[in-house]
Amino acid sequence: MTSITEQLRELFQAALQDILGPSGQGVDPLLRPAADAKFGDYQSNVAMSLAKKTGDRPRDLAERIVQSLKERSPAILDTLEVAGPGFINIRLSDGWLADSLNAVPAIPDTAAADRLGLAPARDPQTVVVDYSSPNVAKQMHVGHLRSTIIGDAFARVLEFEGHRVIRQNHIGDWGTQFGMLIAYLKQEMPDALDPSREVHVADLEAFYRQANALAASDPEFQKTARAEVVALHAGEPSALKAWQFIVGESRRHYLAIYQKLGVSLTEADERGESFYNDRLAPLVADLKKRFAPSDTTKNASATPQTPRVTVEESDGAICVFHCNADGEPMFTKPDGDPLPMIIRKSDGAFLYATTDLAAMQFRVEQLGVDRIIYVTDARQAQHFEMVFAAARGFSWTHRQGKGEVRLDHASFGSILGTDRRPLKTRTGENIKLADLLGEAVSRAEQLIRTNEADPAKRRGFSEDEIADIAEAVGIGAVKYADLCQNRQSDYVFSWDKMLAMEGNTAPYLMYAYARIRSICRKGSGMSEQVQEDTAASADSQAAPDGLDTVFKDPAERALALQLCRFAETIDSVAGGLRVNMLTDYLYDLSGAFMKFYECCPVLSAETAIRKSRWGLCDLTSRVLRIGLGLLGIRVVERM
RNA sequence: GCGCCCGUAGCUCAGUAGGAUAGAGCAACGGUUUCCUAAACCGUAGGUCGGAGGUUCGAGUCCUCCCGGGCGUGCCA
Repeated sequence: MTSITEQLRELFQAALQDILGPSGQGVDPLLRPAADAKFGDYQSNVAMSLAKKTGDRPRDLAERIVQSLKERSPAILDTLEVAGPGFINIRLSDGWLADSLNAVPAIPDTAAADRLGLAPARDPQTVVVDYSSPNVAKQMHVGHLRSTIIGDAFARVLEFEGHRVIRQNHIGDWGTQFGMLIAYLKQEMPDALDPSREVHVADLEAFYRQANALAASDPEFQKTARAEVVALHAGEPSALKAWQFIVGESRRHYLAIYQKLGVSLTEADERGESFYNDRLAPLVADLKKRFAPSDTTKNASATPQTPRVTVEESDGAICVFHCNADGEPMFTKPDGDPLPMIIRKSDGAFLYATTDLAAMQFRVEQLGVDRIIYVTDARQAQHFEMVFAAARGFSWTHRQGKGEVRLDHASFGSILGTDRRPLKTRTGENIKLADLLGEAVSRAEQLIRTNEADPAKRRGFSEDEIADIAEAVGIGAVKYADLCQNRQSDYVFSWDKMLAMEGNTAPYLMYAYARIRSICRKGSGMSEQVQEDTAASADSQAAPDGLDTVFKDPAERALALQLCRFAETIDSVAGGLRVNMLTDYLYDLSGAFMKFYECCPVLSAETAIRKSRWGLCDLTSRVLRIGLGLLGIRVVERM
């Protein structure tokens, strides 16, 4: 399968160069799916925008483009029409559509089949996706959900495209709060560190609260806590051991959540704040030396857009100040003064900005990345603007002959309750992810049991099947509800909506999949007969894999077209980090399938038609399974 | 105050570098099971895209102002 828009783009670009000569090079043909199916399959809006520049009449220009395209008579095109003010309406040829489907590798060819025959990215990149980032000694809560789900989908999609993806789980495993926790554990419950005693993250969380309370009332304890921080920094064995215990417990907790959630992060992807600890002091010292205020123009790779940065002490803190090319501060305080990014506090401690810089330097220099994607909530937008501006100002992102390292902050909105306030428990606490996922699964289970109790709907699932389906549906529903939103907007969390069978939800798509699979199963009983029939007829006509698509009903062609759009959808998702384009695609695909399902009987059709329709069913189910898989959502064969 | 984001049907949301009559789902109303999973499908109705100007062949989308909401705004992450 190859991207339709990509192929059309090449054709149009060749035509544009025919007409315009060299100036036609690099002109975007402005290809879109047709606004309305009655216009065709795709449209190009290039004539109208181009005519403005060249002074031609848009329709004349469109006609010349059409003429040039027709002279090439490519297999992909059926008809071309100029319409309205200068739209070029494109209808793809049935033969090309059928051939495209026939060329998709069949299931036995596993590696290629799992990619549906998509070509890997022409320019594979090394991409860090930084996501999830739970805090050690705390349970994961709803605040970690979006980063974890969205980041995982990015990682899967980019990997699918053929990029080298390095997942980075930047866990919060370092900081002054551990001094308190270590001191508390040692002092109040030394046996907690005994390996034979069962201590879970929930306990650590409680200890931490108690430690906080103790610190507030007991100056002596504060001192001990600070001493533990120093001891930990120095690598003192008992402090280090306590810290490792805490991190280990936390790791067990978050890995269990990932397992439940179906997230692809592993222990190997963990690169927490502690990893960068030793790099912070040298980094700050080096930056302070190299970007002292008197020395601001030494960035040899600077372009007019490159921020100019200085690193200097201010009120005892070491700060990065950013200016644009005009010397204006890029960030300002309420009073209009420049707002710096502090990288070392006046007490000598480092901050998350310092760690983020150290991590970026590591990724650029050690991991050799082409792109870094930070998946965090929108409230950190200014923080990342500052970090990115600093990195560019330091010239870290500039590479000789390889272009800039691309930095993306893939921000997202908050999860809101139905009251439109950030989602909390009734008592105002963050909802634990373990509880939320448990509720999702048990709600899904209830739905299944309700159906099983109804003789008309009963499928006769075993207890194991019910558990498996409930898990897939419940978790899938939570993930899909998140991914189908436009990332940047806040979204309202609603169990009823995400678990609904109607509309753009995981259960709906999973149900569509199960229905199609049911046909496939029934059809496979006939496949031997089909093969015999095929062999008996003119077998040279059949595609090598046995699929030979024919379009008898418009619904078959519409389904085929939608299937072929999978490739361009993946490109859009990866390019713009917009996963909701994939959910929309899958929902539209289900819609196209349902229209087909209603008017095109599969199993009762005559042999050639049955074979073709069976192939459409098979391919649709595969696209659904693989598409949902890219979102981290598992399908079930029956539900 | 300044910066960023948002305001689209009663509700929840799409709307891909400005393109043809603004799309879904829910809720409402009406229809479809001798037929491959009805947890389904089809249809009807519902909108001055927060308001006002502007840019142009063409604006939900770009610019300016205003109204309403969210977030951020020097030693938390």
